Amino acid sequence: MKWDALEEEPCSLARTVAVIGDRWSLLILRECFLRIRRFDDFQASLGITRHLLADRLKKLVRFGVLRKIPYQEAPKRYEYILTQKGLDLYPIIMSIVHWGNIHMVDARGRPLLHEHKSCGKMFDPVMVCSECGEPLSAKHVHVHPGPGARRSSPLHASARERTKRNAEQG
Amino acid sequence: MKWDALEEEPCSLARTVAVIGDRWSLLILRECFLRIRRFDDFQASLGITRHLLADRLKKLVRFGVLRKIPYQEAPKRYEYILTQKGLDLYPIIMSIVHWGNIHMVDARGRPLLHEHKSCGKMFDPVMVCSECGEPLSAKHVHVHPGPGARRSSPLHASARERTKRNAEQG
DNA sequence: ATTGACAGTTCTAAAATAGAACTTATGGTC
DNA sequence: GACCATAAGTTCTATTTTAGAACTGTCAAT
Repeated sequence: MKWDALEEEPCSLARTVAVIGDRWSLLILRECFLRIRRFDDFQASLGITRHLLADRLKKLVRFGVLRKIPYQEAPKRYEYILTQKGLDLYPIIMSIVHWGNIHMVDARGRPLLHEHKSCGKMFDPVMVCSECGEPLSAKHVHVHPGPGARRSSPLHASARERTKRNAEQG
Repeated sequence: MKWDALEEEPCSLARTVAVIGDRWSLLILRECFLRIRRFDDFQASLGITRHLLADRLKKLVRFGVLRKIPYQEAPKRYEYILTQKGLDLYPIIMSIVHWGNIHMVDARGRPLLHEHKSCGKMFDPVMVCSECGEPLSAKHVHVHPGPGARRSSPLHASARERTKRNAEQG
């Protein structure tokens, strides 16, 4: 599979993965949410090679997740800030952090705690249903093909059925 | 950076990224949540090479996200099912899908719709504060070092400050 | 004129991935 | 009994990506 192909997939997960589905992009975004904005600061805090950093920043700008804003003339310098599209990645980042907090911390405990300024308390993120407000779990969710589904999509027919069908069709 | 090093980072995001932060792992997990369980089914529905699929499944089993369950003897065959740790990835998967639904769909619309069986409605996932129940946004959250924070962590001091400090220390 | 900050680009070596063929074990068919 | 299919991998070579380090260009301050 070529990675450009991912963007074209009729699957919202695949298309998002095309944008953020590599290790460095997610780490760069972590830094963005921690208010890092400049090339050398990303490089110093992540230890990423300058080559890859330039590449990933370019990709995130191309996808509209980051915007390049000049912060000085002569010599012209830019910083990278999150667009609204980028800020909207916050639930992804937080759910990743939360899973790590629950399943990957060592004996010392969590590296970071999160305070909700609105209510003043330390919190964990909880994913709920937009309609009834109840917490979500996989087994209470049923998927339906939407308007953008492809016919006979791998997402709606099991691979086993498809394999069989393909065999029948020659 | 070696990828094993990510698991050791005092950062819940980095440690989670070590488990699921590559494109194929996320796509494999999508299939798991769509009830795919067997090697050839994963391979057929994703188009991943068998080599990589074997590698990724092994990794996900090693991290306790999937479990290998025998479904027949002679010849011995296994299927891969999500553990509780794996099921707990659901909010990550859903937030990724939701971001794609909002920012990456083409004119045809969403490939998938989600129905909440508990309330019977089509829904979107919403991330809320565990304490007050309000929807979360990055700007209303403040981070604090937790017990597992490293001293002078890159997560709590800006890269700029660290660069300066390192320079001072020689 | 030299040094340092900043934001990259360029280079080679090492690692990961793609793509296809091969292996092992078993059951069913001609 | 030879042949084919199913299933879950493994092995092989070629291509692509990443790591690591050095280099470039612009300007300010010493």
